[in-house]
Amino acid sequence: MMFRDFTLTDKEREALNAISTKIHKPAKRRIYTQGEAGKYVYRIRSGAVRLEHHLHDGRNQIFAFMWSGDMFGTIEDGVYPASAIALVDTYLFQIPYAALLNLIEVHPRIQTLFLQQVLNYTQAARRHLLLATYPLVVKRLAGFLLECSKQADFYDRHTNILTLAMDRRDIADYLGFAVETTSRMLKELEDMRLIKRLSSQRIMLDRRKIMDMF
Amino acid sequence: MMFRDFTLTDKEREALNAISTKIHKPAKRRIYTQGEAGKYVYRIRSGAVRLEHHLHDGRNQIFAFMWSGDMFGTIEDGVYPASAIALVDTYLFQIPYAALLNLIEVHPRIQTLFLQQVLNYTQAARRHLLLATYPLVVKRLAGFLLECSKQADFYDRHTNILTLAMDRRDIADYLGFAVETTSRMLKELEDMRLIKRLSSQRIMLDRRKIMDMF
DNA sequence: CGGCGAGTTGATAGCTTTCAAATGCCGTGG
DNA sequence: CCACGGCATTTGAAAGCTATCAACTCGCCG
Repeated sequence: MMFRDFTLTDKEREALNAISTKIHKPAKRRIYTQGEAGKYVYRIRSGAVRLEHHLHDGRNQIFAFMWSGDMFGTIEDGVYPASAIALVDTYLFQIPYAALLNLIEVHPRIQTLFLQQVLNYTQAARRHLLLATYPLVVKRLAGFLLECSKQADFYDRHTNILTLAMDRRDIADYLGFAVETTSRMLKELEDMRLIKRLSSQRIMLDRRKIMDMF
Repeated sequence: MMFRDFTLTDKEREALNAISTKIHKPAKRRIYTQGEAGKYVYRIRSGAVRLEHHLHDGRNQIFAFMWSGDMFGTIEDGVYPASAIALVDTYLFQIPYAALLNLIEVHPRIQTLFLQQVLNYTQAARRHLLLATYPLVVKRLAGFLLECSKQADFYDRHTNILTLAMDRRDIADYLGFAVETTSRMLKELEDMRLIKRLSSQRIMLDRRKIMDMF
């Protein structure tokens, strides 16, 4: 990445906070809808969000899961190209585009923060595409669990327990297969002793063994 | 997009040209290789390029096709995450990262050009994911042909003739199916009278009918 | 206790891959 | 100019994988 060591100064951070509003969304609450005029960009303070695109044929493609520290809300032709929905209880910064563009005139380095975020997103999108196109769905799911285990808020490195913020349908919509397939492949991974389902949302991972699949 | 009306001033453009080298790559020539230390970013003057990622299991995933005006060569952890290969005879600007980062200090607006390019890429990546995850491969291919027809250099709006810069394998690697499937689905589209194959690289499109699929 | 939604499981149908072989295309060398 | 070789493309048949549809279980909450 071009600007990996970049951080804002206190002054720049203050200026950004001054135009931001702290908002809260409970689980499953919609933040904005695809096609809506885009007025705000968001930064996650805590929680998790999914970005999804509804297609004519009824398919619902999830583009990304966003985590603490991530920004989202880019617009295309003035409107949001995807809907944003809170997966769990989520706290956000809401930043108006109009004020942000003015602020960048004064503090150009704030733009670098956005470039950095967008570059992060392109990396995530690359990994997502790789996952979603693995010929065998069991490999898609295995890779997905590894991705999730990178989120410190949802994975305990000591107990190896992953807490899934999303349900089976979200996973299926992210990886491009049917809901039932999520269950079947979780069972297959469990039979192979790569994971252990403690409850429907809590899964113990054997990251070593899972990585050996790749 | 945030900065759709953005253009450089003459002075900024000159400064950028001053650190750029014009280079040429014949068809099928490699520009850089995945894993290589990333020293340059590129802008296409004319031609076309594919960005591909080679996986352990032998699969070759194509992330994007890049066209005239597009920039590529982003790095992750100092190295290129994908290989870049010219599809046809291609002319490029080669811009050293070191000089570019210095130049941005002097002309901050040049960074906006990159932000704009990266945002363009995220849009393309979104459309790519949608295409590559359609449950029916014939729909993937149909959507792909529509995407290609947006490139004025390769699509004649009057005759409706599309010239494919890539071969069957490239298409398969981009859309996530087997090479043979490319042929079979082209035949299926031809049987449905949505396209007409003039030669292996030249295809007449009925864009109206193809769009009706979606 | 009952009811609802999420998750799981089973059987079959449908689609795509794989493997194999044929055909077409094009540049090279005789 | 033609024959040949190599590569890209196309076609065929069978095997493999996943979606679909239906039924069932589980957990949670009124």
